[in-house]
Amino acid sequence: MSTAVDIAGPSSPDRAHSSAKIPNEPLRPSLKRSNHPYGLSHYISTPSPAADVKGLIQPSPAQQRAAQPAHAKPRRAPSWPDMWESPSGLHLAHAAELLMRAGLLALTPAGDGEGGGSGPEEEEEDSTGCGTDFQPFLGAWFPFSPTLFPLAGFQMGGGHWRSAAMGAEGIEGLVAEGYSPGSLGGSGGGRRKRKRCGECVPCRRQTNCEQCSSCRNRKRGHQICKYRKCEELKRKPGGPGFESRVHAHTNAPTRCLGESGASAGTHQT
DNA sequence: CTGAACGTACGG
DNA sequence: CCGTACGTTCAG
Repeated sequence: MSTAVDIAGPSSPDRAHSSAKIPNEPLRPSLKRSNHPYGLSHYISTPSPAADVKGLIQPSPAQQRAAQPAHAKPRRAPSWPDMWESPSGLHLAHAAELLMRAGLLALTPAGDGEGGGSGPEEEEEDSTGCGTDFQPFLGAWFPFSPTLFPLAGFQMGGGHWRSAAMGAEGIEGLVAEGYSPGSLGGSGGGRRKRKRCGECVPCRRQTNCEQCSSCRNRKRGHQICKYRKCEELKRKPGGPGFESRVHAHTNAPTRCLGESGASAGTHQT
């Protein structure tokens, strides 16, 4: 039925080099067998800016290291170029690099997208030295980098990226597990924590980059690696995309979500 | 608006 | 009890 499947990398060497336990598993059994209807080639359309991009993605890893301050500042540490830290910057950078590689891959479709394993793009991270197992997600990263769409000529079907990272199954899992009434405590009790959907690309990542602000600042920031931050959690409950996804499901506890959003949505103005 | 810091829910 | 990470608040 479904087309090729491959975004999480069939053979992702679970090298969770994170300092601690990382939910390698998709949080949910059904997620493990999550099959993505799109293969890498599906996202790769025009490997053009590959070369140009390469120039941008060379911030000299060594410099980054050297530039690393003694993180003694209590606040605001303008260490190395923020552009490599900011979510957008990160994505852009990585996406750019990936794009480059993607271009190569696109030109030389190895096998059936079965992770290929036929290339130097296995573990050897580079440029930012930040990545770890981005290759497996190669195709899936683009959908999250709006900046990259025009760059690579990507297109989001109907403007909904979810199709890329999560199929109907994913949504189901998301709604069924991550947002179960019990988890959300919909009854306006205390602010319940949402859980990672385990389906989105970030969730599928198994390694912390150890380079992003979140990783470097984990002790104080208490945040998960920016690369691993669940796409769903990034969105505010009740957001536009959120709603769409929920509606896409009949079993979707829209009400719960709505309620949750009502409480959490109230932010300062 | 974005990112950092903090409080604390949550799971082992 | 401890570590991780989500949600909120604050500063730039």
